[in-house]
Amino acid sequence: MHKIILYTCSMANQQLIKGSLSTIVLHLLQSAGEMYGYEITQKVKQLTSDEIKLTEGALYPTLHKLEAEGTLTTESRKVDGRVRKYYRLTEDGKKATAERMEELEAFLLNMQRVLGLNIKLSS
Amino acid sequence: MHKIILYTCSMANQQLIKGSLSTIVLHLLQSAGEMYGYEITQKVKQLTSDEIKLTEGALYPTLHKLEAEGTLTTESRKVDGRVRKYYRLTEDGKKATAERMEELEAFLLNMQRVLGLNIKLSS
DNA sequence: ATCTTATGCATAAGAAAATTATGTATAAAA
DNA sequence: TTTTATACATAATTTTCTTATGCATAAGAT
Repeated sequence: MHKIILYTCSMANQQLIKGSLSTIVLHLLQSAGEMYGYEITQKVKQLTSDEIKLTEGALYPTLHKLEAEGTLTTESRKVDGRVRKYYRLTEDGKKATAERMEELEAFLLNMQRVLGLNIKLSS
Repeated sequence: MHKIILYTCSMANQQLIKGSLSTIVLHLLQSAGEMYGYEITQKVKQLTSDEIKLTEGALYPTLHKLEAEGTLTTESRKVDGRVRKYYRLTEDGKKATAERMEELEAFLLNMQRVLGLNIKLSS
């Protein structure tokens, strides 16, 4: 009768991701070649030990926007009776991803300066 | 007649700051003891070589919210004919700041994992 | 057999947080 | 005396995320 849902997350951590979601998506696609939406959510979940959870309500609109911009292309395939929509970087998308990553590194460097943290980036 | 405005900024870098603005503000206040709004904008500008610009439209509502939450207290003083509103952490605010910093470090660690960056934090 | 969970997509309503554009006011510099 | 710098504030809009919901199939549990 009662459905008990446990929210075990790292909370406010979540809001820090604002603004970097698309960069994360682009980077994952660059690494993997192609991925489908659900796969992306699971990958992030796995990489962060459940600490960062991409919600579908945030992910799918982001993917659609990137596709509309010409950054991504899609291809739907039926696997095990279910349709998966695979995303892949376009040539423009590869350039965009490189730019985004540089921006992110610059941002992390600025965070270092502002917060007095000692962050060392390598690769 | 013509006013030429040069936008030299690092653009998208800007949107990465979303979500971490209040953490930045809290950290700066913790370091300095007290600061007024304009001073915060100039400090961030200086620390990041003009790369991150806190707009007043973002900063002031954030300060007001933190004050309403009991995280900050204010004191207005007239200096050189102009009123400055100094902000300072409350006791609760000091705890909140420590928590926020931990969250930020956890976030940076997660970014490392997701993006495959090698970030080393020290202090 | 049937109910739940996992997989997989999508969108709509609402909230949160930023940008952009104003507005007021004083002091200093051009 | 006009512009720039200092110093506060808010309103309208946009962006972006959360929450809620919907549909559908497969697999596992009861």
